[in-house]
Amino acid sequence: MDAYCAVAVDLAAAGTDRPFHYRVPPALAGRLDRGQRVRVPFGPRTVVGWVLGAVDQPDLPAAEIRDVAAVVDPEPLLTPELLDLGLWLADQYCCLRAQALRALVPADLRHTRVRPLEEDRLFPADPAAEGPPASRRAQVRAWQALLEAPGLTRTALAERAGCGPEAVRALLAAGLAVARPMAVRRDPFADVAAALPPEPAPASPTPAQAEALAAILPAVGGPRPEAFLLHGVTGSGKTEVYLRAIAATLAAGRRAICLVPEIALTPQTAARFRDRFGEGVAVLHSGLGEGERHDEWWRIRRGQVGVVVGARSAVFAPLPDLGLIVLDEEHEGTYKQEEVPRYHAREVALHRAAALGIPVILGSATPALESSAAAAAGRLRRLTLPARVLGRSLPPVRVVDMRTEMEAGNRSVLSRDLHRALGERLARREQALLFLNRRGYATFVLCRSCGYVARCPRCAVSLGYHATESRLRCHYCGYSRRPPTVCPRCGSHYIRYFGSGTERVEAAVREAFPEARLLRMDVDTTGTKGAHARIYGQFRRGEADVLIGTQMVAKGWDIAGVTLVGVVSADTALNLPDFRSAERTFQLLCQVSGRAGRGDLPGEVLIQTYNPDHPAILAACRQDSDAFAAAELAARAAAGWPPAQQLVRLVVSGPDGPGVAALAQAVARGLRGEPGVEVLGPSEAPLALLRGQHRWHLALRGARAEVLREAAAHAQELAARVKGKARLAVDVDPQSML
DNA sequence: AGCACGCCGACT
DNA sequence: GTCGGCGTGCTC
Repeated sequence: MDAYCAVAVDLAAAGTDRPFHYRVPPALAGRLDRGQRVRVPFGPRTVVGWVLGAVDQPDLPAAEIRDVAAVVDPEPLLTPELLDLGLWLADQYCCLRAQALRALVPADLRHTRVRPLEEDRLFPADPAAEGPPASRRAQVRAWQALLEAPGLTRTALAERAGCGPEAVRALLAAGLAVARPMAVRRDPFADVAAALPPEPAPASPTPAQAEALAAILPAVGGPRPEAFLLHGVTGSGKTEVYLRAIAATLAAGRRAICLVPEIALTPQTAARFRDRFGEGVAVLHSGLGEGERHDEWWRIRRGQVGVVVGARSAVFAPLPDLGLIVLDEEHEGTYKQEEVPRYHAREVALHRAAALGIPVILGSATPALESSAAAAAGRLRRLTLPARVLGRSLPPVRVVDMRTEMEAGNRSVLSRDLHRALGERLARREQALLFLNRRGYATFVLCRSCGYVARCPRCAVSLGYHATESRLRCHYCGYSRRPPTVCPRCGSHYIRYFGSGTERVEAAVREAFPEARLLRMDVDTTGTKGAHARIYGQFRRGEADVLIGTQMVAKGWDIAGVTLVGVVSADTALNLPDFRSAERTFQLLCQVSGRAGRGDLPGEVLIQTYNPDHPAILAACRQDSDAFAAAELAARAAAGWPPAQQLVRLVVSGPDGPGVAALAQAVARGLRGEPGVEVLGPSEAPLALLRGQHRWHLALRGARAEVLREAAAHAQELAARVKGKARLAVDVDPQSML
């Protein structure tokens, strides 16, 4: 009796998105596990595939079944647990199995073998040898160091011996020392950790932290795992709760994942984990080089680390004996992957934990409405940290009505109140943080004579002006050009710059306070590797008085010297055509407000806006996320938006506008009338042109996600039958409607 | 995804 | 008369 197995071929095509059966040749008998990669004959060629499992009875006559050709990885990349997670992903997010499985393994681990980094380690050629002549003092010290600590690198040996590199070279030249190349682990932390000040020793938990831990710790390794929502105001010490829960997980002989929104933006979080757990921490994020990622991934896969800290994709970390998943800042939009597979790391974490029977902790000062609703429904157990540590209070938040500034004739981006508050900080040598979620100098360039606006030729957006490089730039595709001096349409010279970005705020502060030391942090100033940590370090060490930045300054920062936070404009995020704009604005304002007054000095927050009565802004002033959640949940339910209803978004895009519109309309027609599915649209997407692709979208709305997913799958089949260059993308649980 | 097989225009 | 365009069909 032959043995057979089912294989998912690693081809991203709809036609091959089903299991294929193969015979397991005797040479491979017993060597194939679920999740293992194999090479299989497929038509005229050989392809890679994933073993899905054993099959008793193939679905074709035995004569038509071909043999598995070979095993690709002697050490399987995926465990059966992760294989199942990948299959769930494909199902949940309406993508091909090959696409989902690829997402579980970094690309560079799938293809070329990365050769391990090798470094020469020095050893004494003969420990009993006499050593160098006593007159060569430096060489003698190097020889002593070599005997005491064999196996160091050239530089480490020179450092230990207190000699220069030439003494070490002399030992090698004399044949006293030998160099042997040895594999080393690339340490992605080496540079970051050095740039940061040491973290304070862990304090004993506050009563609120202790209460939260009393609920969490029994679930760690216990028989009744739970999903927790840790709702703690900014500065209330959520990280300390995570660290202790992880320590308990390790003590129980299991391992943990801690997800952070974007690790490059929160170097201090990762550093804190390193301080607490040392070498047992692996870090995964997009900034890793190919070799670094390779080494970290295999350390994790082999169980050589206890804790993985990483961004979104770290939710797939192949840790054996996983015992806990933590999601910090669980409301963050960065947890949604915007390419296929379009998964949400929070949902993946909840599913993976449930499948493994382990606890999850979702932490936030401003929980996502989905999480608030889940807590209200009892699917998450809510734990609260209502106050800041060390008895520090939340800073008072005040709204500045920019309409009255206008009336008073103040046309600056700084209101009189913010100007005064900045002046006070400078006089007292305290620090200020100015936040604006727009980069560049101006957001659009307009001819005041004929109304011409400089637009991106490939995207339906206006071009922003960047003064530092003196160019117009598209913030979606990167297109750039020289700014016009004469209107290209009417020839007039009335070219003016409107809308303020961080560069203009920087210029305004410089003009108002020429003596102030300024730093700016946005995509434009953090392009080079390590720039983010450098600017953060400079500001934290007090080498600047004012830091002006975009969202990247809003999250997680803990700088004791900051006593003023100014939100230059709360309106930019508020007026986006997206049902989450109020929630986003509230969360952003709370997060950035939380940066003030974290040290011994009290803080103050000023929010400039043209909508001083908007509920999101009023709630942010009171930092009252429960009240905001209650009001916004009621509004969402009334309007039929998530989390009251489920949503699947379909985006049709392509180079030809009419073809795109036609396919969108055909899909909508095909789905209309399906029970349990309300079809919204189709209509042009708010970003109707992006990178030269015309875009239309429609939304499927209903009470049951699986019904919507079925309709979306139907739409995919329908779109595949329509020939043309237009493509359909399915986004289950979309986080943005642009 | 590839790579076959399969029927219509401009070249030796 | 042939070389070659890429349309659609199949892969255990």
